[in-house]
Amino acid sequence: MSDSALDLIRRGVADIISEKDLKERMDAGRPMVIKAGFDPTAPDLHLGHTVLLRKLRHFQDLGHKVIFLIGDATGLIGDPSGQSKTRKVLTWEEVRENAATYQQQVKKLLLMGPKSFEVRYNSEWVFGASPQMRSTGLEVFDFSKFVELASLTTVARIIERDDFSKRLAAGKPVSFLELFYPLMQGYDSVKIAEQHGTCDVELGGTDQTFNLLMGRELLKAYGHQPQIVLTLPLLEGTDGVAKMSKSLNNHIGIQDPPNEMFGKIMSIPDSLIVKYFTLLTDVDVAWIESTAADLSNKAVNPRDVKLELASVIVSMYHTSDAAEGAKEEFLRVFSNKELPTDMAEVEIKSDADGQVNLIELMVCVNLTNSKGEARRLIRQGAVKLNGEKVEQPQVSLEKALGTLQVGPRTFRKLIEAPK
RNA sequence: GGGCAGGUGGCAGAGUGGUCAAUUGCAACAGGCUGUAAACCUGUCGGAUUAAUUUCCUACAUAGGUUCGAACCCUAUCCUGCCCA
Repeated sequence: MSDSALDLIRRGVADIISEKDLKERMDAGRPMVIKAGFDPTAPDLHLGHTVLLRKLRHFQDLGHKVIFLIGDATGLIGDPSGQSKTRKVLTWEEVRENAATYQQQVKKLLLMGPKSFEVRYNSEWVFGASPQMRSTGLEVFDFSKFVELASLTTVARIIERDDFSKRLAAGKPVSFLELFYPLMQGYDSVKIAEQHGTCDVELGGTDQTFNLLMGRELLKAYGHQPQIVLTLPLLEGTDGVAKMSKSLNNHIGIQDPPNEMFGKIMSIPDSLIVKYFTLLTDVDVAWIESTAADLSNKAVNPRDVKLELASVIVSMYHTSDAAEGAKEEFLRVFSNKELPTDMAEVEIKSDADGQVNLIELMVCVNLTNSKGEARRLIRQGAVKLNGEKVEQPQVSLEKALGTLQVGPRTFRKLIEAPK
């Protein structure tokens, strides 16, 4: 196997345990089985997810097969731990539906042919959950399996994991299911090895290291070759601090429209530019390195590098034309403070006095969540009508027609409703 | 099974009968400065309502109770942590 293949795999990874193993298996020349686990919840894929997905794609490009493992067993039970108490218990049908949504989105990143891709659900071997599995009565994770698995490790080993020990030290709850979770995840690797003959590599974020290593140990314990563990850095979101996630609202969705995606990428802190290039694009490593040097020497304007980054990424999920358009639009609206070319239109009509109430209008078209918020925004000077700050919520219809701006980046075109 | 301490707004965490829509920090939002970066400064941050921080409603685990009045007191229930067994 050429070094370039190994270089491709190595790009952007946090750790490989062990690289020597990996090289040997790659050199053996047979297609490897690559495992990666995913939540069964409804996905809305963002760039954070793509770090892992892109790495899977690298393996696919080298001829290996990805097992896309949906960890729905806990979703079907409902996780009793404190944090996710409110999480709703999924049905098998919902799980299937979410998986289909996954595939729809993942198509943009992964090869979907049967030689390169296969979806599995761990509920298959944990519960015999699928109707098919139930009817064949194939296997259920019964008590004897639990005993076997639970005897393979010790409490001390499990709670040495960083986030468990921290939570225990802080007096926070850790549910038994959570403790058992690493074993279940490792057991998934065992089942994959049983069904596919081997489980060569498992990928995950660095926060998954412990679980992934457990899989390595369990494979050994069950008489299989241990999996290679490959971890990827966690990608910070647009705030530059926290891991990208939808609930923190710092995410950039791969389904975001071009302009929005472009703008969000421009809003990341400068410190993330190089990381984004490395983990999210195929841009040549040598170029990234020299640009990184230019950035630290202040030889280039970070904004220009970011424009390039945004263009590259938008091109990946849309088209290069769309990226070019988004860039022009960005420069027009935010650098030159001009109006966007394309604004959502809102039809308005006046009340009996020929007036339009902007507060009601904003709430009505979901620009704000409440009238109080709308009032506040007006008071703070965040609302502009045709470039003029709005002082009074009551405006005559003629004055209201035109461009309504709320905050720095929300525009609406107000037009008169047909009578 | 026994004892103790707790459950407060997105999070952390004050408050322990009226002056509490609830100190403060973080997050978020807006304005200023900018490169829709960071940092910084200012303001906002449950809902409705008002000329007004005006009035009203909802909220401090859940359900009842005491009281003119409860996040705060009592009872029951659920949940969490610690110690003992």
